[in-house]
Amino acid sequence: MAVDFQAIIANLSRHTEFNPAELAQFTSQLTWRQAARRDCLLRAGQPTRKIFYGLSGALRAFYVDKTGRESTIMFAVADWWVTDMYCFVNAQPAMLTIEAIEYSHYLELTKSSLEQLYLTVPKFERCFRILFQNAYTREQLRVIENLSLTAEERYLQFLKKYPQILPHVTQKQIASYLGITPEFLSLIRKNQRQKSIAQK
Amino acid sequence: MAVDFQAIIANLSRHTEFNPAELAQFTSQLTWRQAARRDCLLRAGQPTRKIFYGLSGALRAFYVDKTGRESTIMFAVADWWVTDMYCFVNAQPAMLTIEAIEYSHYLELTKSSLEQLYLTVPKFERCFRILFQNAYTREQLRVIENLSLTAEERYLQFLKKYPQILPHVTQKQIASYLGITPEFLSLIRKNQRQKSIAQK
DNA sequence: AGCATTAGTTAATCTACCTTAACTTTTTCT
DNA sequence: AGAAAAAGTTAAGGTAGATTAACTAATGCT
Repeated sequence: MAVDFQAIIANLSRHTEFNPAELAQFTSQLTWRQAARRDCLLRAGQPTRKIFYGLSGALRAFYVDKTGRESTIMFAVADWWVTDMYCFVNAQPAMLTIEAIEYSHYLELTKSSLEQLYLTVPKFERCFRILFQNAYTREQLRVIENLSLTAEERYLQFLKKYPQILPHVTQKQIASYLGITPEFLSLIRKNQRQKSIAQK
Repeated sequence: MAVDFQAIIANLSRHTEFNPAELAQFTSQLTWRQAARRDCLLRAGQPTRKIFYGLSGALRAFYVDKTGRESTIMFAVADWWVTDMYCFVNAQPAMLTIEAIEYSHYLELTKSSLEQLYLTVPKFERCFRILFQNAYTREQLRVIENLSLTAEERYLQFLKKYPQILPHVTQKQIASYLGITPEFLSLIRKNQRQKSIAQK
């Protein structure tokens, strides 16, 4: 089985230069997997030992509250890393569920492999420092938007920021990312349509 | 001026072991400063070249939207790092303002010093990788809470998670962190008081 | 291909939280 | 210490977004 690591290698190499031996050591730790629609990569309550990298299709990480309501934390299409990072880092049972939205390919890396890589190839520290830095600033922007924008503005931001995600997700899933009901998103879209007609 | 670097050294050493030379190199890049109440460490629109580390007192990072409403992004009491990280990392004019809530001491580190440190002492990559990892997971938890909890539940979480911040901040500032009005927080607190009386 | 499930729409009613405003209490600054 | 500013409280009225429900359209599954 010749797995194509080009995408993940290109992703890492955006931040740090690795030599072939280092890359080989990295890729030797990856497991290539596929998931059918609705397959779970991680289930709330289970140990969080792996981090995932999307190759094709789309994954969704979500939280289910005590009343059963889902909040989508992130979508991961090709070239996105995803896991329940809090529980991964702190070795706790997952709070999030990660599910394939559609038939997907992805790579899997265990926590112990990653920790090994940090120690044997310190450049991975730099690489992941930058990944975490980006992840942090992205979440911080989301907090700002959640605090300061209306649902409609958040929806428009989402369309603008994540056009590559749109073809993979339903409105219901977008609504649960924005923190609103699908019914209300439907209303927002109706209003948008009327505004765009009025423009003409 | 003999500045006390014990606190920041202890903070770094939680994640990585440094030798005295490395620590000296680090501390040589720090500037010790004090700020009076309402002094700005960073002003929206200005270059974001510095990261701050609280020693005493309390700092507040907030966003002001187009209507003039403030959203508090974070508080930084002793031993917290703070800056407008998105703009710091991407070398953009600040979106956030960082202000001293009360008379405070803090340390300042420039972006270029930090980048120099990453290159000359790679252990700092590890150290900041862990700091960013923690910052990311903290923000992600906040996103989950903002999406899935009511204002009252968020308030109770805040009290529980950040008891060390409470003595430094007003209710108005807490409200702007939670994304509600001070009037509504006042109502929540009134309801809480009545519940705690009913308990007896 | 066709049935069952799920997604999306629309509308009426409801509620968590906002706005405004008038007031009291606390804090800050000189 | 005392005036001025800011923080906090209370209450009436308003609005963004939730809930429920009934329906239509699209999609997935055998």
